[in-house]
Amino acid sequence: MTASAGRKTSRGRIDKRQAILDAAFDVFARRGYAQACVQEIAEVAGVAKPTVYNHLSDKENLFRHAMEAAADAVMTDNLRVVERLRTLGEDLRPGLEDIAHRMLQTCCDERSRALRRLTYAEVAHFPELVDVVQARTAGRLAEALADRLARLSLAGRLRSCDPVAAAEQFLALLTGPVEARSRLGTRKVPAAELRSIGDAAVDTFLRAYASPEAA
Amino acid sequence: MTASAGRKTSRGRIDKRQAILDAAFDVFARRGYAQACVQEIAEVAGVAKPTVYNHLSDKENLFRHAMEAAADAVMTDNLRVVERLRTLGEDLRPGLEDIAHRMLQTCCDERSRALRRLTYAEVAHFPELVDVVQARTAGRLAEALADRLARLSLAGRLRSCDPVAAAEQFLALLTGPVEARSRLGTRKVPAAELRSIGDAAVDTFLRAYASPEAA
Amino acid sequence: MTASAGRKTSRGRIDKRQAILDAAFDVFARRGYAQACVQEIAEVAGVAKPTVYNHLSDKENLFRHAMEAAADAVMTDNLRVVERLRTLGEDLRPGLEDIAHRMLQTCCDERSRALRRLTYAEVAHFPELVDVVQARTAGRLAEALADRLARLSLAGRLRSCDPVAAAEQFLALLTGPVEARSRLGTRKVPAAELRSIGDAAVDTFLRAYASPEAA
Amino acid sequence: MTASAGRKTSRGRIDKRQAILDAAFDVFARRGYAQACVQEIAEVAGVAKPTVYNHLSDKENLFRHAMEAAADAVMTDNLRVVERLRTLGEDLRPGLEDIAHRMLQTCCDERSRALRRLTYAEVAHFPELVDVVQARTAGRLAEALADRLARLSLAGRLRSCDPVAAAEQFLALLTGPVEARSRLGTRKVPAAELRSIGDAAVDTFLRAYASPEAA
DNA sequence: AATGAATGAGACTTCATTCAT
DNA sequence: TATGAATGAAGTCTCATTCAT
Repeated sequence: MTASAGRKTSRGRIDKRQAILDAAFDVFARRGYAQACVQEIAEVAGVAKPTVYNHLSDKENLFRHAMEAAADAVMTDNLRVVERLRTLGEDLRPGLEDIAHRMLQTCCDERSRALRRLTYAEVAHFPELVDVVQARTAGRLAEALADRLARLSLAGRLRSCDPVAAAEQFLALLTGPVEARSRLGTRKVPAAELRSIGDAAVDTFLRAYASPEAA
Repeated sequence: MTASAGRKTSRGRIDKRQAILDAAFDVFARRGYAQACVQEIAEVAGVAKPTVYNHLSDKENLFRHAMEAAADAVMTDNLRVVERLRTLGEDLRPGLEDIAHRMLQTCCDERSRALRRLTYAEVAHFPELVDVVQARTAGRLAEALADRLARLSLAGRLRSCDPVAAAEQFLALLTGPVEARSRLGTRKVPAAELRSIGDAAVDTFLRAYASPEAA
Repeated sequence: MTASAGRKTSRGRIDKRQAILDAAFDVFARRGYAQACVQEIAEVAGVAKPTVYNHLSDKENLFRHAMEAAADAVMTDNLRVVERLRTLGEDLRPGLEDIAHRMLQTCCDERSRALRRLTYAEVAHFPELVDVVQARTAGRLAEALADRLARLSLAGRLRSCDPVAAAEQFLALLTGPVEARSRLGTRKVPAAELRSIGDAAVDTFLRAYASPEAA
Repeated sequence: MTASAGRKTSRGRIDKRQAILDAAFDVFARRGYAQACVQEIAEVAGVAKPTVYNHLSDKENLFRHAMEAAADAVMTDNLRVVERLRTLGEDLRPGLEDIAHRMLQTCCDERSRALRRLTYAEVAHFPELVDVVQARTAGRLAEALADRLARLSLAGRLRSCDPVAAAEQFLALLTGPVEARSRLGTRKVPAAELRSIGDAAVDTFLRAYASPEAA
């Protein structure tokens, strides 16, 4: 549809920029900010080094934009999952388990992990990135989740509680154990174990937050 | 007892090595692995650059040893806190809240955060560090905690449960929200907020794990 | 035809590479491989240090290419001399003396000596250079000489002999004494002495190899 | 006889000095002057680095003394061979062939080659070494040889000639071809080939220098 | 006399960035 | 606009040499 190859229109420029950002995130993710060299990014993007500088003034800028673009992509994935909360049925548990499972999967995928890792790693050098990334990923997710939990609480399906704190805890129960078990992503966690972590999180969450009459 | 400063005995050697490791961790923490330069580490340690290389063959080795030393120090802090679990009184809640509070403090201190940050940041370049650090810090903590929870469960003060999973969740409920609120450590979390996160974690934990009759 | 100085065409690239190789040989010759520093080579070549690395990946590579280029240059000089063998007249002696003299001159010139010296010095570190250099200089010369001697032998102007061995000996008679007298090139050998060495070599050679009837 | 081990007499000091010089020549021979590091020399000698500096003030001095010691050792070998010239029998050829053969062997041994190589390599940095080494090795040999040739000439067994030039040529005929064939010592020359080079040298030498009536 | 430890100087190499085409 | 070529700055590491014991 969008034939970008070979065309010398303004679209070609956009494509090239995107290729650079993708390549940059790829290389930054593999090497870290300082060890990544612009040369390699240019090679992966299939352009010459000065072209990188033409599009994104310098390495810091390149990093920031690549991170933002990656954060956008991750956000999209995350929101797709949270949408499912709307369809929760009479029995909360199976629905939450389904969502927990899907969340764990998006949280564990390579790009998502790389994004967290780089943000964390460069917290000192790019402190503003923490906010930018957080706002689009974990934070955005927590917000959406809190919204739903508030509704559920109002509907009497969860006990009365602070939905923001509840959402935070739900996410913590999901991601905390996975980080530990996967050794920060260096070990592949078997699907069954992932599933059981999700179920355990939901179990604890429901024990703590289900409204008494729903029990 | 024996003041080490200025003495030129065989102890001087050890002091110098330790000074280098301390300086290294300090500089790595501030700049990150790649941006840290051995020159600065030497300056902070108060020795000449080649002295660093005499003691620790190269930058990678220096990093590894500095990280291990820091992990040991953090472990010591952590274990001191976990000791308190032994003294839990009749009512679990205040004891757990006390522990939660102290844990959050050690988890939030600069060294502890830097250790996590560096481990995370260099996961690709030093994958074995993840295990080493984990084993001495979060992992060690989770183990000790699991031990105590198992006792409590056997004593009928917690419901029957997998103590390892329970410990994992307890820690996740503590650290997850703090990471989010502190923006990975870039914001100072007010003491009151920290306290309330700890209390909320204990509350959720007890709702989920307290033995029915204890309620 | 086209003077290269100052031009910034694609020819400029070639010029710069050549300038680097020339400078490199110059500096290596003066200092030896290890004592030569790339910095100085760059300065002599009139370029920045990284430019040296852009053209020739590292110091070893730079050395190898500089040596090969110098070997080529020396070879050209040598072959020009050997050409003269074709014009040997009825009486061998004066022709050979002329050639001997010219050979000694090319063998004694600074570049030729430096090439031998460096090859010899770095025999352990760059063993393959021995073959490369030999093939283009002394070996090539010996071959060409052997060819001519074979012709002369067939023509009955030299006694029947192994032309390769004869060529080797002719060259040895020339270069051996010069090396000794010049103290490996540290003393300037007076022209007269050089001449007499050449004449003596030719004399010995002819006494040993002239065909009886030619005497 | 001379029990040096363990004794702390003045002899122990001499032994240690000699061990350092030997180690130094060994390491210099393997690595070249600049690439050799005092550390390694100390290790090979089995002493600590400052001990090296105690005995031989600095690296240059160490090099000079190591070279001189090696030159002495080589000279001893060489003179042993030349002694044989005194016993030349009625027929010169077999005696000279024997001597030629022995000379080639001592010229080709590892130490002798290393000495030449290092002298040549460092001609620029240590020009006085050329004279020192030459005087004790090739030069000394040539002198001794010239002495004998003079006697043989006077005795009518060689034609009247300049014995110094004749000696020089004899040595050149021996060593020149060997250097070429062995590729400066990188290839092992088969014993048979070595023998034939020696014989050829003698043949050429006798053709050129034997007195007419001796033919 | 011998050595463990320390250091000042300097080398190779890499990289972000800019010209000039 | 895109790029081949060039460079200033900086970083890791090695080494000859010296103290203090």
